[in-house]
Amino acid sequence: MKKVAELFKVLSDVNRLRLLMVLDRKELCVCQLMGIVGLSQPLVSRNLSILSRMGFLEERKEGKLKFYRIKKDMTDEKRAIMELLRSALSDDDVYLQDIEAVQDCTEFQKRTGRCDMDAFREFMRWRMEKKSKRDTRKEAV
Amino acid sequence: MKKVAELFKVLSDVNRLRLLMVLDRKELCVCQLMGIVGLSQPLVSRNLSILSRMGFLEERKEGKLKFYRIKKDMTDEKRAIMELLRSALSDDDVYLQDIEAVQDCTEFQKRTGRCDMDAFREFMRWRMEKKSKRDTRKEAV
DNA sequence: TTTTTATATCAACATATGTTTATATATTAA
DNA sequence: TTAATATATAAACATATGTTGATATAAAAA
Repeated sequence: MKKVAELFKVLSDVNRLRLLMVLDRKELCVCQLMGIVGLSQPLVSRNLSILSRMGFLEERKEGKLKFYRIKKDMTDEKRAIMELLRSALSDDDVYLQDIEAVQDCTEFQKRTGRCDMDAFREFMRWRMEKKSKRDTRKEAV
Repeated sequence: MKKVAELFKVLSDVNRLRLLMVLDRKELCVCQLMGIVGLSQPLVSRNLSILSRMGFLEERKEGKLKFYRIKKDMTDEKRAIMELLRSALSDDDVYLQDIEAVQDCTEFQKRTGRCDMDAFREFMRWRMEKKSKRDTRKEAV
């Protein structure tokens, strides 16, 4: 019973839900995740380790970078929770924004070929620009 | 996203999970629940109101007694969670003990015809006796 | 009415949790 | 080797949460 309660406690934090759902789209490293969800490095790192410890994620190291992804062989219980989250959040504002950020991050990386802390800061600026461009286009209509 | 996190937060407490699963067996009033889960009246009351506010329970008043039961028309989301809980806890020690206590409570009530705070105290004593009898029988084997 | 009783709520306290800043670890490059 | 960098962890702080004991409310009985 206690284990089930702890499982739910891990899922009771918005930042962890965001990271989990973003990783549900694709494998990402810590600095990419920072750029996508816009949280501090220690906060991202801490919540990833909590999700990982609970058995939602698996980790992979590649040089200095550490990649996280959804665990392949999850418990049936956890798989059911993932399904639940996908359907409950499919039209959630925060979720949709985060998913768009994943797309942007992928494009940004293809374009620049960089994956480091400075790149993430530039990525944030790039996103802001893209957003303001879209907003002015909308205003023109 | 925040609402989903709050939903999980409600389920991240062992006492609330116990009350929810006990009520999944049958409708019960606050004093019966006190006897079954062995928690203080304010604690039972508070957690019932939290579960109720989140949309898991519905309430019914009968004189001085207040009965709680699983809500009939739950969200699909919550129905899925209930299914998850049933399967995750089906062989859980605390759950099985609680379910046995529900049975005992029903029998006790049939026998005594009482449902009040004193009855619950006697019920606790009755359960202890029953348990010690079973234990001595086991020792004899 | 007053008294009793079941439930709800409040105040106080202790513990747990999320967040930030600073620091440690580990890997690569110089 | 040292310097730089990505990630992890620790200390400190504020906030949130669970729990208890006391009290309020509401219904029934005397």
